[in-house]
Amino acid sequence: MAHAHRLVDIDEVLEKFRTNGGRVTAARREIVTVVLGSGVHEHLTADEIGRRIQERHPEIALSTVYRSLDTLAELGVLEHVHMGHGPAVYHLTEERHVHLVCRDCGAVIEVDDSALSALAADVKALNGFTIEPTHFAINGRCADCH
Amino acid sequence: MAHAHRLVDIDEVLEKFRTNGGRVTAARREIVTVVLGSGVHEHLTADEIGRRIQERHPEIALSTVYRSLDTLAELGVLEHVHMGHGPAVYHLTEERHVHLVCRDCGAVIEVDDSALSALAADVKALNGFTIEPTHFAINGRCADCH
DNA sequence: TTCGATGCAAATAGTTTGCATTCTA
DNA sequence: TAGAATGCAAACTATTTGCATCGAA
Repeated sequence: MAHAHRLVDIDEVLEKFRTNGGRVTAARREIVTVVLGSGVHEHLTADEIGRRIQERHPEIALSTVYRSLDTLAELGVLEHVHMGHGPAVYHLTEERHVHLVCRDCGAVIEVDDSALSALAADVKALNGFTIEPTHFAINGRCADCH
Repeated sequence: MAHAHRLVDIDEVLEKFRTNGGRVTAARREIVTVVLGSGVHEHLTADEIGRRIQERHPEIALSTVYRSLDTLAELGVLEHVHMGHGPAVYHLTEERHVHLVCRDCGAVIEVDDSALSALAADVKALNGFTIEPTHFAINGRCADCH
């Protein structure tokens, strides 16, 4: 088995383009293939996705990659996360986590949303603010960097 | 009284430049004056600091502002925070908080570090990770944007 | 045959850097 | 007067946009 079982099917995603008034193009097929074909925790940047595609299809422009990723986000298929300075990374919506990023070595620890539920409740009660800690990573220092 | 009581004194900061092998220049005097003279919760960007300085001293370059802010960070006087997309904002080290930023209206709520101490302890115990939630803001939605 | 998507190049925002020149200590 | 700091312009990174062209439905 080349890849683990995927909850999201390529053809299903391509069909979403069509049912939303869009079109299925060669570029979009490639982009979806790369994104769904990447490891679950790979955290690819737009640039990395572009480079993988360009290995086989050098004519596909990075701006097309950005535009398709935006559209896929609108369709609810994926989202991006800011891991710190530097480029955003993309992941499937269903693989949403909170990211702890070590400021020294850059290591990323993924924790479940629910780990922050007590904090979320506190903040909500005190400030009326609903935290969404998945869009920006939480910085700090990992066990190895102490 | 034009300004609230300041815990940090301009001359004291300028002296820090000297005691660290550096020099006190006209540009640095201006930059420190603007930063310490700004409201406690103003969250100025480098660009805004630059514009305030240039009202009186148009010859002072933005790159000098960035370099001086970097040096002031090394001296422990200030730090920058990423509030979301867009430019970083600068604040005195002693005015460090966690920032909750509303993804819809951009409102910023400042909460004390200690509000996250229970979460910090949990994350530490589970992952060996020490969170430093002051360098990147925590995103979400404020009470008004629900 | 329409009009959504693409490729390319240029624009943008925020920040950093190279280098000759200036000025503090 | 040594060398730290500056001003200016150019480079840089990540991303977006304008526009003529292409191609899916």
